[in-house]
Amino acid sequence: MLRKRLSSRGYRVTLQRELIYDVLKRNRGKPLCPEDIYEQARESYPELGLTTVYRTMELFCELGLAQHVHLHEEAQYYEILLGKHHHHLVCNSCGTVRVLEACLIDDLKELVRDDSDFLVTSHCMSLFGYCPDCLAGGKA
Amino acid sequence: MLRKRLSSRGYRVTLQRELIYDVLKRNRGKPLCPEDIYEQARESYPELGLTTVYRTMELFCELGLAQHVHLHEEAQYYEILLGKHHHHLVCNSCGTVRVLEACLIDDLKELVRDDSDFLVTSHCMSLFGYCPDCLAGGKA
DNA sequence: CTTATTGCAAACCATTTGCATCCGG
DNA sequence: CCGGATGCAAATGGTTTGCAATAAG
Repeated sequence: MLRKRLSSRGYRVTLQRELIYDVLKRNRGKPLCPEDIYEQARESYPELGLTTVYRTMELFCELGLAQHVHLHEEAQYYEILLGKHHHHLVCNSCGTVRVLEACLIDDLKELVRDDSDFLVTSHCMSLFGYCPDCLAGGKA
Repeated sequence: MLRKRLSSRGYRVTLQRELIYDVLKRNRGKPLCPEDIYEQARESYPELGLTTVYRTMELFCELGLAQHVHLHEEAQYYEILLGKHHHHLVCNSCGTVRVLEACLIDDLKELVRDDSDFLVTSHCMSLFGYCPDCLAGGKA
């Protein structure tokens, strides 16, 4: 998978790229930050540089080998909160943001037919709350 | 709204807070970054400090007056991309991330009953793609 | 051999912090 | 008046860049 994807696009197969890919593979379903990847990979190859992790992950995303994940509610953009919750349609080309009045969670049905003029090519989403263990332990 | 929310929690009503709230109100549905807010607010009050914008927005979010918005596909976390698209359940308490196999867009129905052990208290989502204007202009 | 890739150090830049001043209640 | 709020400057920390050394093909 990795070697094929790299060579077919003219990129070289390096030890670092294989190591980083292994780390990702070992962590299926568990999002990692560059620092996490760096530390895990250094266990078997201490000479690895953090810069390489950044560059490699950018490449992997470009090659469709990895994806960005939104994990925290933090984000550098804000807007006023009035009325009901909504989502956003962000244009990759001009950056224009359109409000999608339907809220997926509150109102699933509406979304399917909503705003069909907008061509959705990708999306991201995270749900925040409390896992069963924390609920049981009263930590919520 | 603003004055009530502030005073009832013991926070002071200041010129800066009112100005920043006005900027947000004027930009309903249009996410702004701290810099954007800063510049708009300075048009009527040039003495404003950027630090105040950061502190005020944090406060507004805490008071439920504003919300964070995920706008870019960039994020500091990565994971390997294998199989079908999925979302994440992030625990506010312990930080544990659980995979939500259902993809909202591909598979809306499944989501409703999915993972009911997890108490969802909030969520965020953005859809990326191209707006009608860009599609028409061939910019996509 | 040739040049893409790497690792280091320095640069960058958005955000946060320390602190003296200011002003809302 | 008193303590919360502000604004400036400096610190911070994650990410990027420049560049010489290295290694893939």
